[in-house]
Amino acid sequence: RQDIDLGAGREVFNYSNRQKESEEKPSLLESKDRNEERESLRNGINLQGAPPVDGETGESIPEQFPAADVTEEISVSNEEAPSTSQSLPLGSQLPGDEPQLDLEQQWQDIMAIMELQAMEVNTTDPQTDFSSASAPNGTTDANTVANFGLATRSTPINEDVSLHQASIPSCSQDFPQIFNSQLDSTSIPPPRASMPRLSSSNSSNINSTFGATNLTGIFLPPPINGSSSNITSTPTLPDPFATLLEESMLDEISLLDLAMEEGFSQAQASQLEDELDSDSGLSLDSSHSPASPSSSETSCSSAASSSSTSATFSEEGAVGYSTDSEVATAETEEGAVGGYQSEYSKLCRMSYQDLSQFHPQLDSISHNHTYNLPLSSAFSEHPELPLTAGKKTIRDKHSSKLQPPQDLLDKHSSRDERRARTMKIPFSNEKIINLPVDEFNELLAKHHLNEAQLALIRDIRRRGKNKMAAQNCRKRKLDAIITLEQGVQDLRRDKARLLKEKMEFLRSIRQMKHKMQSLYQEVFSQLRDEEGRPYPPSQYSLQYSADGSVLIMPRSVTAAEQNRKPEKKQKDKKK
DNA sequence: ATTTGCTGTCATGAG
DNA sequence: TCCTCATGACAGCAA
Repeated sequence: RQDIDLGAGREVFNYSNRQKESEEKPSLLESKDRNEERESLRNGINLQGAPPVDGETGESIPEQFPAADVTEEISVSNEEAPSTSQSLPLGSQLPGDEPQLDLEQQWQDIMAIMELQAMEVNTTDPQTDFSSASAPNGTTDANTVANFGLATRSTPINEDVSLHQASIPSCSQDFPQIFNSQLDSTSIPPPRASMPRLSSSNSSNINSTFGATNLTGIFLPPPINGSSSNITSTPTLPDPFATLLEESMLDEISLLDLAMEEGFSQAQASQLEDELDSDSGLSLDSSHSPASPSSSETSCSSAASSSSTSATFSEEGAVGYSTDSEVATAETEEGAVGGYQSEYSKLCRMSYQDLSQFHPQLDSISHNHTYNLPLSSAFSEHPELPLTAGKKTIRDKHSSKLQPPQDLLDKHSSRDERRARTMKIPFSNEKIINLPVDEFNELLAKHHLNEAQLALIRDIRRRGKNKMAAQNCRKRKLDAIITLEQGVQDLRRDKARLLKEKMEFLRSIRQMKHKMQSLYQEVFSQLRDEEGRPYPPSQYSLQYSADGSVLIMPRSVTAAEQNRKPEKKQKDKKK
């Protein structure tokens, strides 16, 4: 966004310039680098302290998202913990993304509520907060949703959810324990519940996107195999979520890299940056380096142009950079035309025809043999001038130069033209070349020509036709290249668009997770047993039944059930 | 002097 | 069989 605000033009995306940019000034790319660092940090890969705020881009990175939290909290080993952890902070890190105004607004609302209530409900270390507004909550689930410590008491959940206190369901159920771990000082492994799929339509709201009904719906355990979740696992999001996010996050960076290096618009890039908080700067720079084209770039180039790789690289670069700074709508034409300007000039020279004929059209590659009609004009320029006698070898292309009087004319004549003059061919090369066979034969019959003349005429016709054929062939080849490049551009745009959509979905999911967490915590914190005492999160957790009710049950029960199900879970996973 | 792109030409195969 | 076209390969030319 900063780059956009600065009015960075396409020159910014020039490779050379960009390289300088990255060194001297905070740029989109660099911010992405940092974002990637943060990303990896959340994964526990990069343990170095991450700057809470990107000083270069000014991108707000929730200070409350502590690197320490992540590392320490992952004490509970869980494969999926990293993924969920990375997804979590992302949401909080990405306030104010234009396309997400709605969600963002809601998010802000939630945060505000949290802020107000944080003090009251808060029982844990503030450091664990991943967002500034959130109240400090338990240590355990920082990498998951749990560090989203807040109790939004005002939520309507209490009204919608029936809590059967202390009731223990006879049937084992999946227990989404993503939240209760918050208060769980003991490291009782919170159950990792399999999250029933979200239905976005369900989300009514606290703040309009997430309602109590949604809560039950989301955590509704599958009636039968609801136990697929591992209760003893780390407090993470339910598997579907975790899987989805993990998978998404794993490749989103690479996707973004690809998208970036393939030159989708700057707006898209910055947006993705905001959304993704990942870094593609390095790859972007390197990929656009002429010396080290990216693999995808290379493949694209080789696929699109078999004739000149060096030219293609530069063209690719031009396309990419131009599109970077272009508005998405202008992307295609700008990029394509700019990148293939040289191609067009070639074509113009080649065919002597209007440039407009080459306007890239996807289906323009047809064997249209009307390409080179004007060519014949050259032949007819001096078609039947009196020629000096003397037979010369056809191959002697410099023969005419030996005849000073013909120099001026010869300069503007083709070799065959000069040969025809030399051989005293009584009609124009245009006719020789372009007449239909019948008329051509008639023409030959009209004149009494010797063998040499006939041979020359046949050669002229053959070469003339082949010349046009070659021109057509080359033109078609360039058209094909242009078409392919057009297709590449289109695919890149589609790819960028899909990636953007993906990011938006991920963000929505994150937000819903956050809301779910807060709702869970709120509900749980307000539960009281018969004697009015709160349930210890280390011993109890909430569970959702198929009929929409919410039960609180001892962890021991759920854990026991969980222990019975690893095999089944594995089977399920295999399926 | 070398490189590069364009163009013409030839050889060849297909229709 | 001939003609035409398409195309890869090569060479010459000019910038």
